[in-house]
Amino acid sequence: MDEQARIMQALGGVSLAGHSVQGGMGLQPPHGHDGTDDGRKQDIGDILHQIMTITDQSLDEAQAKKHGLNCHRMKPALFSVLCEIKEKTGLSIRGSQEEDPPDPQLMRLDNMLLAEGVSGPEKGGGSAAAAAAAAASGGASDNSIEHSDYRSKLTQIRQIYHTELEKYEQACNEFTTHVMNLLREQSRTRPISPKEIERMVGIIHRKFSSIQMQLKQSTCEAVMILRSRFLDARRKRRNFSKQATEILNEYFYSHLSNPYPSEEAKEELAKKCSITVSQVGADSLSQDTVVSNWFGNKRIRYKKNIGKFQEEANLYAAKTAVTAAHAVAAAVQNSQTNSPTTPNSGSSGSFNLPNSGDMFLSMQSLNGDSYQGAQVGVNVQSQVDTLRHVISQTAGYSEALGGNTMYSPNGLNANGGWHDAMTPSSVISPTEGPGSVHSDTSN
DNA sequence: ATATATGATTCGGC
DNA sequence: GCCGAATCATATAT
Repeated sequence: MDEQARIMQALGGVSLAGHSVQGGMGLQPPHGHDGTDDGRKQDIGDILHQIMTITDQSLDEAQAKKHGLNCHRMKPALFSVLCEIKEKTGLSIRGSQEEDPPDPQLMRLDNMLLAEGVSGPEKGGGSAAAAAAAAASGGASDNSIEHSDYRSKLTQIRQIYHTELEKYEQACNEFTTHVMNLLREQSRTRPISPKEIERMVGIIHRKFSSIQMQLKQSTCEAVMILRSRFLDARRKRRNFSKQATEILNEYFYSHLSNPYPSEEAKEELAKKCSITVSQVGADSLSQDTVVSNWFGNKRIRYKKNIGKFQEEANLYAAKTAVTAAHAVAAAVQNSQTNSPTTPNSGSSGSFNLPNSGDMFLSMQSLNGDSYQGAQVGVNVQSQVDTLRHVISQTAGYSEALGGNTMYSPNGLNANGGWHDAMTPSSVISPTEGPGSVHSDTSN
């Protein structure tokens, strides 16, 4: 019941005509300025007395009076007169109350609540970003601890919001029916048009919706605070697991000529990584995106400082060489067997490949022999990439005299871009001379 | 405490 | 929409 009292207070402006003081609270105007203190005290005493009288009047008494009035034989006539007067004086008080225009601020709030999954369907899966990402990739990648924490907090907010909203709704309905009943009852003693009732209901609803807006606003605030608290956490970088980087690196170095995984490849990589890691990357990011990020970073960083990645490249090249490229690896073992693994003689970054021409000539012939020429698929290309590393590793230390020919994996041209990998023939075509092979990589 | 590595984001170009 | 480049911000190594 005190709920209603609160509401009444909120509805301050609404005066329920007719219910106003029955006893006629004839407040005497204060005695101007001449009033002494005694006079004022007298006034106050009067007022108090009147108030007491009013409050002393029992409801029954009032009811009885009203009943008496209703039964008065003159009542119908008087009532009709009242109606007439009212009609004349101005029922046209306002037709101007046009349908309330959608408050832009309210709309903004609504949108935000909807976007955050607060006001949406019950099964809102966390933040909009996460939901979108999950919907886009079809993968439920959001299962980090922080994220679930965030979600539980959000759920809490949502629950509070909904219960409050419901409470307000109910209170609004209750109050509306109460007022309508009151007005209906009063319409027996005084003329009240349905329009007036409608108007009253409108006023009530407006008041309540303003209360609702406050609720929405505070909910939004709560969400914002929650967000700002957790967004940082969400943005926090977390390194991938070793296995994940291993897988990604493997792919990268075995596709060095064209390290641009297709959509399917990305998906597969993501799956592979996520199987072992349970999540490829930070929350609320689709796995594809994470893989793409990784490759983007890898490409640019590899290109920026190839030397720095040489060791890694060799490592993965060797790794894939023994696992993936057995057939070719066997063939190349000739060149590998008699050479200890002591790559990069000194120079930090660049691979000194003195006899690079010879090196790749042998490579080419090898390649050509095995696969007959120009129609080499990408998978083969990957093996070639791998082998090149192995070979260059073995050949790298054999007396540096050819200047600083940076070892540039076939795909990477002088301009620093990976050229089209679907035409590897230009690189490994046996019909081409050895010189042309590396003409674009040596600067 | 500093340096480096690394994942993510932003921005301009295509 | 993807890519490269620059940059941010943090994780990790020194």
